[in-house]
Amino acid sequence: MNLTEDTRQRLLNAAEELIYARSYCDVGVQQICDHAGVKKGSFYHFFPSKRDLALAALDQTHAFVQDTLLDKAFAHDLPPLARIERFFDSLYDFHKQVKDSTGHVLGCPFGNIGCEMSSQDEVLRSKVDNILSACEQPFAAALSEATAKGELPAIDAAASAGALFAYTEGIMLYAKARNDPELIREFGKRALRLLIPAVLQ
Amino acid sequence: MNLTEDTRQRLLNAAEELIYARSYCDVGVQQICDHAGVKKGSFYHFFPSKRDLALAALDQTHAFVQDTLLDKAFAHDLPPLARIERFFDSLYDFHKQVKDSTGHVLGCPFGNIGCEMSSQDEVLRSKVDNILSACEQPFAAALSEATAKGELPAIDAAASAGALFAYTEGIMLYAKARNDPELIREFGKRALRLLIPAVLQ
DNA sequence: CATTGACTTTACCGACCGGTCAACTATTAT
DNA sequence: ATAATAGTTGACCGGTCGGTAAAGTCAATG
Repeated sequence: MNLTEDTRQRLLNAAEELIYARSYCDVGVQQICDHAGVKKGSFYHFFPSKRDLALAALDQTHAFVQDTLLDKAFAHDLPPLARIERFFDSLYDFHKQVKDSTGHVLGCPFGNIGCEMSSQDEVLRSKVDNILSACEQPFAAALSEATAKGELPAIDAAASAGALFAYTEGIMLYAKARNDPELIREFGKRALRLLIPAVLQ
Repeated sequence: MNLTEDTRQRLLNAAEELIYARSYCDVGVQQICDHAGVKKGSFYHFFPSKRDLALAALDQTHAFVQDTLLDKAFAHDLPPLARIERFFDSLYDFHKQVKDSTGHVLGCPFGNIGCEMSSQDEVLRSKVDNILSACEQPFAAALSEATAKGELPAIDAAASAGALFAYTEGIMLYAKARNDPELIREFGKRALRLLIPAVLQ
């Protein structure tokens, strides 16, 4: 069971890395296998299709993001709105590091696949949709807490969290299209503005 | 020169439509040719490569967006901030219609390619980058005018326009991943909130 | 020691990829 | 009328696509 888990895990890691660096349909099964040091026949022992591998890789990436980004940024050692600011700081750090090591801003691993595949594969679309919803939750929780603590007026926390995270996706897309991680820092500072009432009604 | 222009134009239209509905690398040259009723040998008489076709198709889409969306939404028959609201109304109408006719929300034709190709093709990335910058301009102009007319306090119009358009891209990505155009309407209402000072500093 | 079942390996499938090429036809200019 | 040019066509290139099938390896179990 140990070498087996290793083979499966290497495929997962290779898919995660290659698909994030390029795109779902640009990365072939053969390339994933080569990168993982696995023969293609073995690949289909562990995953029934390329799509199933991608689904599993998305889950793995989601777990990674939850652990290393969301849980840390939204830890309760800071007041709620400050956690959101910390999130954007960490998001910038991550993309800055990716840019430094690969030469490219790679954007959001979920948004990328959502953009590329949502109109072609309902299963992948739905997976991305669910992951994005899950990523919204810490924002919604922080906003509810901010209202409870008087940091914010009463707002629709769920809707505001959605807008906030949509904005976050837009920032990552923009940073990727400009290949400039600094945009994440600059635009991140404006995120909290989304929370207060509009100029017009 | 007339049938020639027609062949070239049909290729351009087919590429625009197919790539928007699917993705750059999922659509092959052969499929574009079939859709346009053109033989592949002819394709390479008009375009040196698939990438060059995509670049020309992006220009054509940009011209279309400018004419049918931006110029109309930002016409001067409304006060500046109301133009921005009209932009989101029109953006919703467009994506609602696309959803009704294709069954899918297809997102932003520029953001889609930016997401998919920015890390793989510097020329395509740069083209998308330039188009996004151009799309920001009417926002920046409206914001400057809003400040001049006292609708807004003095703000950094260029930076605010960037944030506003990044938010717009995020909304379209979200709507695509959820396959729900209503998100564009709901989140669009919050766009102007990005313009006023933050709760925290 | 034989059997089982998980895993690996190799060869292969038809289809398609982006792109090339030379032959062919139609149009235009001289 | 002819030569040059623009545009079209279909066959072809090597390579890769996602996926399959069967034989082979190996450790654990009876």
